[in-house]
Amino acid sequence: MTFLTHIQSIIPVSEELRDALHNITLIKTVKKGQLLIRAGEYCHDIYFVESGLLRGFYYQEEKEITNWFAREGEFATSFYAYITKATSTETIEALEDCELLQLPYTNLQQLYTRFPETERLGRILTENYYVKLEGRLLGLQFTTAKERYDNLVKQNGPLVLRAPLGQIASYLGITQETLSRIRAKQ
Amino acid sequence: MTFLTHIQSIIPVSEELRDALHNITLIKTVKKGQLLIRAGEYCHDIYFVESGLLRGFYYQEEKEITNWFAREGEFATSFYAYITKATSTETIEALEDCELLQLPYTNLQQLYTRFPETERLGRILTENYYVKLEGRLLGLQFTTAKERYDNLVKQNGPLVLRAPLGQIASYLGITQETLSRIRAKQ
DNA sequence: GCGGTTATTTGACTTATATCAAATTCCAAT
DNA sequence: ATTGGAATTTGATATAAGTCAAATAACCGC
Repeated sequence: MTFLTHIQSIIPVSEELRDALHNITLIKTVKKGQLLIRAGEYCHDIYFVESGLLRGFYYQEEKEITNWFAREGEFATSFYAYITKATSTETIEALEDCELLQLPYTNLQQLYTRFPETERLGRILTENYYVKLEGRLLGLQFTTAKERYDNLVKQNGPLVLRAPLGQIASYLGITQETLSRIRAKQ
Repeated sequence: MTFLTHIQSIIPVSEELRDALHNITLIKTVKKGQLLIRAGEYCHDIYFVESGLLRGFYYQEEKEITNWFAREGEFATSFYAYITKATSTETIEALEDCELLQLPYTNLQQLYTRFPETERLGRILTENYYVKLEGRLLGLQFTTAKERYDNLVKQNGPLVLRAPLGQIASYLGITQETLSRIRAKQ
């Protein structure tokens, strides 16, 4: 799924807008293990994942807590830091070699001004992410660790094979020992 | 905090836009205990709370789970249902007598089209709600029941006095017995 | 392929919070 | 003020998941 296809599924893209989108984005390739943003830095960019897998995590008393995964066709950024212009508490790491499109903040703001229809794009993307997040919150609050894992597998099957156990466990809000035991019982 | 003041703190409001905002919103007063949307219905409106207190909740095995509270100066809707046009799983209830501004979906869509700068408004409001929700998710995942309650009191002090214990407990993801015990220890 | 690091599994024990049940307090309508 | 029902508190017990520690297993660079 390319960037343009993804955008076109949300708003109509004119010739002009297509050129603009092309001009304001940068192609970025990163190797497995590389960091895109470190905790404490400012977050100037949104990334669109063309291929590969990223994760966002932060430190909670020495431990890494994975906050999200982003696969092909998804956007990734330290959302809070990007929106509020505060320093990021998150670190973003490539879990695999990735091909990314980088969308710098100032370019995006110019895009919003020059093509007001892209405000809609921003709004709809944010709405979609909100709805997803809300679903996750409810799951966290009212399902057992096993149910959460089963749901993740159902919705995100292959992801489970691509990311290490400890990262998936912290994403689900459980320890890796607990996740290991859940897996052991089939 | 009036609706207009709130909007003006986010985007500049022209004479024209102000009139439009006035024309597309309806004043609605509801009495304590009244329901604005029931689970299973479609959600056609966003409400802005001029005064009073609302909550959104849904049923989880016979029990009511409070999903959010909305006070003066905040927006309220069954977000998922409003965005996706699916039927709502949430019920919205007035916890106090309320004065609301009602913003019907079709009117809002027309506003977006007629005043493209309002797309920015929609985007920014959604972004803000996303950031809030993310904070809540992290809290839920990595703090104890007591810490979550203390944070709620810190951030939302008076709310705690306005809503009944059971509703606050389910919002925090704990049972009312646990919340009662937390309160008992100061 | 070998050695060393890192990730995962397994075990024993602890703890926060849930559950079920009963007692008490609060409050609104008469 | 009195009363009945709801909300809250308190108590006893159960349980899911955490913690700490050690044993395996998987992976990576040489």
